[in-house]
Amino acid sequence: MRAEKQNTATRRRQIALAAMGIIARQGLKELNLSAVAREVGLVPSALYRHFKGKEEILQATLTLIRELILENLRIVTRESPSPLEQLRLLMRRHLTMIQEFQAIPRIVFSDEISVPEAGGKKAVYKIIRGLLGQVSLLVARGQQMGQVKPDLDPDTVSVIYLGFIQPPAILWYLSQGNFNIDRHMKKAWPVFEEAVKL
Amino acid sequence: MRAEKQNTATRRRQIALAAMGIIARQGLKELNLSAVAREVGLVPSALYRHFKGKEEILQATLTLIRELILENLRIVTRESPSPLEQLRLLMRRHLTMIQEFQAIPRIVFSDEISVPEAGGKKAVYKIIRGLLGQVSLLVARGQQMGQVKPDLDPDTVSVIYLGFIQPPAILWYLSQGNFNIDRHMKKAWPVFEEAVKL
DNA sequence: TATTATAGTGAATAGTGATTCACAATTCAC
DNA sequence: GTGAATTGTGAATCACTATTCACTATAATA
Repeated sequence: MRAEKQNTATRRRQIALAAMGIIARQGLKELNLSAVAREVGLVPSALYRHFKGKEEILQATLTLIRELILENLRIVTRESPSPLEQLRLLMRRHLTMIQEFQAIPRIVFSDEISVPEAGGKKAVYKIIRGLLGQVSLLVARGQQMGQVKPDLDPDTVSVIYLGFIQPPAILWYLSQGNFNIDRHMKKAWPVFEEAVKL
Repeated sequence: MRAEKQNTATRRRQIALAAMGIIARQGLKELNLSAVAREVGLVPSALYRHFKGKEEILQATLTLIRELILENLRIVTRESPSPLEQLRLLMRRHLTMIQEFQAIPRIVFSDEISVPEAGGKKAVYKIIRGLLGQVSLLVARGQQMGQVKPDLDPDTVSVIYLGFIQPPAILWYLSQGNFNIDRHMKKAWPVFEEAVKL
């Protein structure tokens, strides 16, 4: 039977989400257009009505990820006025996001998106740089407010901060959910605070 | 012309190394048996004399990586008697290793090796767990020697330690060598020491 | 309502790449 | 040196998958 007609905007979103789901569940290698189309309830050739090709679909998932990250940033700055607290909240949000979208680490570290021209590896780098930049700003603000040691370099701290998020996420995903992120963070976060708090 | 006959042991090593080289230079997607065979100076079908198939070649690269990591551990315990110093040396070794074998992050995060049965994801997890276990031991030893804060949980510290290594490595590789690891580490390492040193 | 742009379909194409196999050369054991 | 085991070769196969295209149904618009 024939799929109900939908406008390109919603289809694009559906397709990108379907791709992320498949990557999360089966991995990038198993990501083929048939599977994506099936998940959306379309026929492979229909995807070409909405995307130029597979490559562009991958790009779309990247865009989705960037939006999720930016969304997280916006939310935490609204939830608390304290930079340090914002960082803690952001950490929590990131970890739940990665647990929900297991596709993220796979996409970030894949080389399938590494087309030199349009971006690929560079695009991923830009996203992470953007996140690091925002964290830097939070750290600097923390210094202005007397919460954070003034002798620390905000950029360095931002990378260290990333280091408190990444390994737990990766261990969790490699262990297929066995690594206990919450328990780890309960012990690890105080170490971070201790290291940066004035 | 015909390639000189070599025994399987050396061929296996050559093939695994060739695979790693290609992954480092072109990525996992570009890793096909023709390319591997060409690099070794063989014909694709010849690879089947030494490996059961592509999957097994990937596994072999994993084994190679594990050996490199264990080698690093052995060396640093020989180079210094101080656990904290050993950790610093190990960090340096790891970063240079990753710079030399860019294939490592790609292999570790790929899903091509994720065969539920023989290991795959589990195999990678085991390697990292092994590394973390060793680091834990170093931390515990540091506590016994009065170098490290006794209230810290060694396992937690080992994950934090990993967090000081991973992000720089990843940023370096995503930025195609632009991110300055040494400069970052010069600032970041004191933060780690400060956090764990008694 | 008639026309047109938009979205969906199924079949065909075409390239790629892993794997198999019968055969040839080389090395090893005896 | 002779036969067996090992390693290398090239052609053939086989599956998979991205992409194209002519055609059809549906929604939008005038």
